[in-house]
Amino acid sequence: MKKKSIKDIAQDLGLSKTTVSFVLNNKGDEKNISSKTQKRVLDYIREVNYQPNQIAKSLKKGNTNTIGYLVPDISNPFFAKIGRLLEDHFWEKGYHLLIGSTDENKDKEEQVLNMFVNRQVDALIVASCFIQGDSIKSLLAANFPLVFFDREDPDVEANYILVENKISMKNAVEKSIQNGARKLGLISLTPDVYSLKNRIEGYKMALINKDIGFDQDLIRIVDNNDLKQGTERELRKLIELGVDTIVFTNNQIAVIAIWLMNTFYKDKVNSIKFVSFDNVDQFDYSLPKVISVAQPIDKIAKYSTEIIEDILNSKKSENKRIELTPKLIERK
Amino acid sequence: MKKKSIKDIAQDLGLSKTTVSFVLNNKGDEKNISSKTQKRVLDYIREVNYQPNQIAKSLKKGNTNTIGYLVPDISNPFFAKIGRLLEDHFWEKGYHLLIGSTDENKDKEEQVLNMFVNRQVDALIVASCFIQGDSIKSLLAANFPLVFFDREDPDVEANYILVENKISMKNAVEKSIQNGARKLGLISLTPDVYSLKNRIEGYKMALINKDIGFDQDLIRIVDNNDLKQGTERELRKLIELGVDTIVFTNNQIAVIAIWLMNTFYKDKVNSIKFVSFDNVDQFDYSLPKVISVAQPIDKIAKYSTEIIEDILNSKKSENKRIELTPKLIERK
DNA sequence: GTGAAAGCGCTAACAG
DNA sequence: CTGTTAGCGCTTTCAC
Repeated sequence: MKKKSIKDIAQDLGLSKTTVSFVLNNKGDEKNISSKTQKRVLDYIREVNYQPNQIAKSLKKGNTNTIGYLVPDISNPFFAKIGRLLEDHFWEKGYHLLIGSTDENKDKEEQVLNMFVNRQVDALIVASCFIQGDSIKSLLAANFPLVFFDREDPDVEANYILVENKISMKNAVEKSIQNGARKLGLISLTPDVYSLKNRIEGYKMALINKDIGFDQDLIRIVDNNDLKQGTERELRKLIELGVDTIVFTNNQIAVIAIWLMNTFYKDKVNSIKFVSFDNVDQFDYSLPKVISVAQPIDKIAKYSTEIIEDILNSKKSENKRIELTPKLIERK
Repeated sequence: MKKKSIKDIAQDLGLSKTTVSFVLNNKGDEKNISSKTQKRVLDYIREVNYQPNQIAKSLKKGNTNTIGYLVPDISNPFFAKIGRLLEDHFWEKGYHLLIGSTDENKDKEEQVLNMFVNRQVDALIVASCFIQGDSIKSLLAANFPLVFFDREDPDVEANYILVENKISMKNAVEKSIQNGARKLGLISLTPDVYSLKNRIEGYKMALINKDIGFDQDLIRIVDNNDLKQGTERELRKLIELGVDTIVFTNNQIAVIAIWLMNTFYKDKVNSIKFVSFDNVDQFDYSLPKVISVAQPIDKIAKYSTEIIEDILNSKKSENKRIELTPKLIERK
């Protein structure tokens, strides 16, 4: 049994496509379709299990009820959880999520964005590695519904959902100093994103503030394409240099480092402390102990949804920049 | 500057839509379009940054290059990681992932499936909670490209990517008995899915096999809607009953239990051992020690992709049932 | 109350 | 070598 279209329904029932379409879109009353006809249509579509072709509808109406969700890696718990919350929020409103991971690769990001545009997504929620990219520029120029989160480029006017990177990192590091830290190293992904830059700034501020002073040699950078080995190398380096605390600018590296510590430096898991931006469940019961900065995932999702919906509903579009306060989590 | 369509391009260049379309689809040579014309078109589309409307194309061609990925929860690392691998595999082939989470809810599952069908996805990859559902039945009846993973219903003929649930659980439990376990409890989600049933079977088999015998009272079930509290309650119960080992049928509950142990039963994290189906990174360095059954995530993704591609390319469709062998991971 | 017809942007058979 | 045209399934204006 082939799939029925509106045309088929109309023919089978001896009606016109128009009438059927009106009924299907709950415009029966408004258009004065007799309730008898309406019932006939409704009963029939149930009987044959009619499924409207969303593609045709999209082509006609010019919207797809689809939101593109662009992130470095959908399997990173931070992005996965936000994705799930977005999915839930948008589900209510009839929007669905198309996903794309970029691995922080600018070319891939361009391609994914193009793909989203070609597919006529209605809006984009983006943790971009390259906000200055061509695609993004033209989207912004065209006033396309778009919100960035987790990443910022101060040179680019847009909607941003961010957290207070600098101050929270500063607080976290100061807390660890209060707890006794004296020689603090840092490991970060290449900070070509402002969030990471600011987190590193926060670390420096804390050290200066607490009269420890920072040593450029204790700031170690790991390349994105070399995560595992890079982290291993830099971790070893810091341990050799005799740090008592290691600060991480995001969960990814911290998680790898915890694994490394438990695998290769078992003797040091109690003497070395960690500080990490982002929070993951396992910090609660793993060693080394970690002071973490938990981003308010639910709020990030909530505000993203709200901004997008506002734009979609009313076309108003002064850009918003929302900066959320993360939660400092200390573990005994 | 409004978005250009093929029609605009054709007009601007004084050509017909056909010619432009042919060039755009690399059929220029095949259709004997002069290389001069081809170059004109190519140059022009670059200049105006033409983006083809994928929706229109989809409507015409009847395929959307979209794959629906239906899982209980996209933020569960198991499903997130597989999702990421699928995304990568399909990216190469020009397919993209539309996601839907069901929370193991039958109604939600039906709705998501309908959504996927309305949107004309070309294929589905599904970890379903209810393979006997109406939507799935009619998809299967219509020979829709579809592969199930992680879940099975032996009464339903279809493509399945599974793992050896029973035997691997048996092996894992026997291993823990070899290591000294004598009183083993089990906590599971409601086993209305065959995989879970089989995992529980494997647990029973091991106990019988090793002359321990199983006690129905040590098998505790947690409802999906009550994960946290349910797990807490059942964990407490088992501890009261004096088990030395707790077996979990999936990662979700095991992860919660690890957290609970470290929070409320710190004194017991060394005396009690865990066995868990699924593997997550944190098992490597958390207490209690866990013997885990690691599903071959990469193979699950690979075979899913292959089956789908085979169907999409050649329309052949004898159903496949692939049963993969998980890896037993023991931790000292 | 209901229907005819145009058109969303694209493809592809067919015509020249 | 290039253009005309029909049509994918749907919405919606206008007409009866």
